[in-house]
Amino acid sequence: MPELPEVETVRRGLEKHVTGRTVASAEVLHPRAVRRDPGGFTALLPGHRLASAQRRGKYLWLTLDPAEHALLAHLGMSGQLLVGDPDRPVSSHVRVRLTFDDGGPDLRFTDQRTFGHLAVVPFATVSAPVLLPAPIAHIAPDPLEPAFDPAVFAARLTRRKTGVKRALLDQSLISGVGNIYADEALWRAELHWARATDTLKPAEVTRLLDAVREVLNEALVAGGTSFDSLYVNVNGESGYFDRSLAAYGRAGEPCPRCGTPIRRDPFMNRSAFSCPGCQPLPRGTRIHR
DNA sequence: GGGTTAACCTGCGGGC
DNA sequence: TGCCCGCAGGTTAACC
Repeated sequence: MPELPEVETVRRGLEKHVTGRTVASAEVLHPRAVRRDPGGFTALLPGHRLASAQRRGKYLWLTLDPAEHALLAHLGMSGQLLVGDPDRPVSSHVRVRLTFDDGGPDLRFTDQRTFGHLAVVPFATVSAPVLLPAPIAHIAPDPLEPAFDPAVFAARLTRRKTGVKRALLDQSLISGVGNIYADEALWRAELHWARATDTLKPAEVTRLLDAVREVLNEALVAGGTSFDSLYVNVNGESGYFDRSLAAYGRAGEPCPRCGTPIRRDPFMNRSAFSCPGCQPLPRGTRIHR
């Protein structure tokens, strides 16, 4: 699933293959793909040059020139942005197609499960220090961007009364982390997913944040190695990083650190993977699934 | 107002 | 063989 490293890989691909080009046409093949568009998706884009590709957390956007609007994208769980020969067949999962006035490769938003979306939106009026598209003004900085303040994160995290994994998945607290990298970071930091946020010691918060950054950076390096020139995303899944996963999806397999079998717990209608040996839950912890 | 849950959606794999 | 069900998961509206 696309989390920060996958989205950053896509952003870099767009920066290389799409920025500087002018949109000729925008075609919506499935209305759900633009369900969050305030209106005028197909009318606003043609004639605009795509000036830059930016990202915060799992959202990315192309700034339109003139710079009053952005083409905002979220890949959801299965979204891909593919650049290729405009004459190639249009597969059944293509939801939106953009062509360019240079007649070169087109851009296709492909999304099997339709959780992703595109929208042409204005920028938020107040969102210093970064100019953000209005619909994502509430999304917190991600841990790899300069605007991220570890002290602010630590204070907000420990003020909460919930479990630490729930907090990591809350994009208004810290963005870019999804189910896979949350489990991996917690494993590295040796913290149980249900650990109460208001009991975390400063050293544990630091350990957690270091682990989050480490796992995101490692995945980013892995994502950066395996996409070819005209294929913007890797594959919309996390396959390339599979071999590096210590806990996620490894129920029953020995923990790489202590050998205890990894355990799967139901959590928020999905799963949490952890090692009962080195990620123990303090006695009496209230479990927020 | 913070915390939590259900709904959205499709393909795949397991069980019968 | 084919059907049914559970599972995968990010965001947000709606609830408590």
